[in-house]
Amino acid sequence: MAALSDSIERFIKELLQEDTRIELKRNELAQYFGCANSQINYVLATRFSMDRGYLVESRRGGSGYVRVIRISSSDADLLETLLDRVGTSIDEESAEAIIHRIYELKLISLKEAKLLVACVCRQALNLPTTAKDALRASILKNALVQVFKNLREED
Amino acid sequence: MAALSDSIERFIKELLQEDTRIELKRNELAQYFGCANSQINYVLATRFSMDRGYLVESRRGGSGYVRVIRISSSDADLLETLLDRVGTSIDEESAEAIIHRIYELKLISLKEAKLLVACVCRQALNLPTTAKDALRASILKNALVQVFKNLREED
DNA sequence: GCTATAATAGTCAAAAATAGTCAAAGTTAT
DNA sequence: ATAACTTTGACTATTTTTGACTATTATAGC
Repeated sequence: MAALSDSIERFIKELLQEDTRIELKRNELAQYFGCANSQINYVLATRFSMDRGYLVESRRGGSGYVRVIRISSSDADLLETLLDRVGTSIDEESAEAIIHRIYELKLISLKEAKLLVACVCRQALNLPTTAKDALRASILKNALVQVFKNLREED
Repeated sequence: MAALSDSIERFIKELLQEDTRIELKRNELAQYFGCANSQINYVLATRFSMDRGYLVESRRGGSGYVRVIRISSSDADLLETLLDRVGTSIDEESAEAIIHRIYELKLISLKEAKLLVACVCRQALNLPTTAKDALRASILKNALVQVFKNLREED
């Protein structure tokens, strides 16, 4: 059942546990997993996006590489960054990426993450798309502030 | 007499005796029973509905799945009551009362309660009042279902 | 110093692998 | 006979995987 993408994601995250930045050879990795090279790009794009808290740099050509960097920052900075990122309108995918990110940072539990997703998902916000995105932004920002307030709360 | 649907129902319930949540591949199951794929959806809709004490989640695409969650009949009753109470429109105060109630019943943690309140509060839903109440209802119902899906999920 | 070549990586659209919806056709119970 | 329930199939939606083509860079030969 372990989808290929999931395995590759796990593999990379494993490496990122030790270090905040790692370097890969795209083709080696693809060969290791027996898949198309571009599969690696797919995984990087969907699971290591900026919204999820990662930066990817790369270089082509002889001795090229792909570098994945796990972003770390203080809580205070993070809240500001996230609120900025959300802005006045945000689509479902990006919102989920942000929620996923604060989950990975252990600022919220898995259950909390799922609740938040349920509160900002398409289905819950039953309006025309534009209004939906604006409302999602408003709800998510409100929730993010609460997440950070909750940090100092025992539970 | 509805032999096929009954068999599929029995099969799934068999699996659910061991665990409170199971995962299926819709197409595999359909193949196993030699029926149309959509037959599985029919069984899920008619025999594993919320009022019968089941919740269903799924995902499409490569490595997609259908997950069936069994909840206790008292929980199922409670969920139904709460969803009814929310209806198609609900004001802030009533929403908070419901969230408070499930907190007192220990279905959610204090942090989760606060997050939910943040998601349905007046400030988060900046729309005209009527629309606000309708939307609050939609969000809250979605969140309530998720609360019950989360039950017995480790965290 | 150029240039050609090999060694990388990126892009994008098509195909594959799932699942959902809905209405029509078929069955069964009243 | 009719209403209710079941089964099927055609069409849609979503996510992952692949492959053909493009872009960039280091290095080896000249």
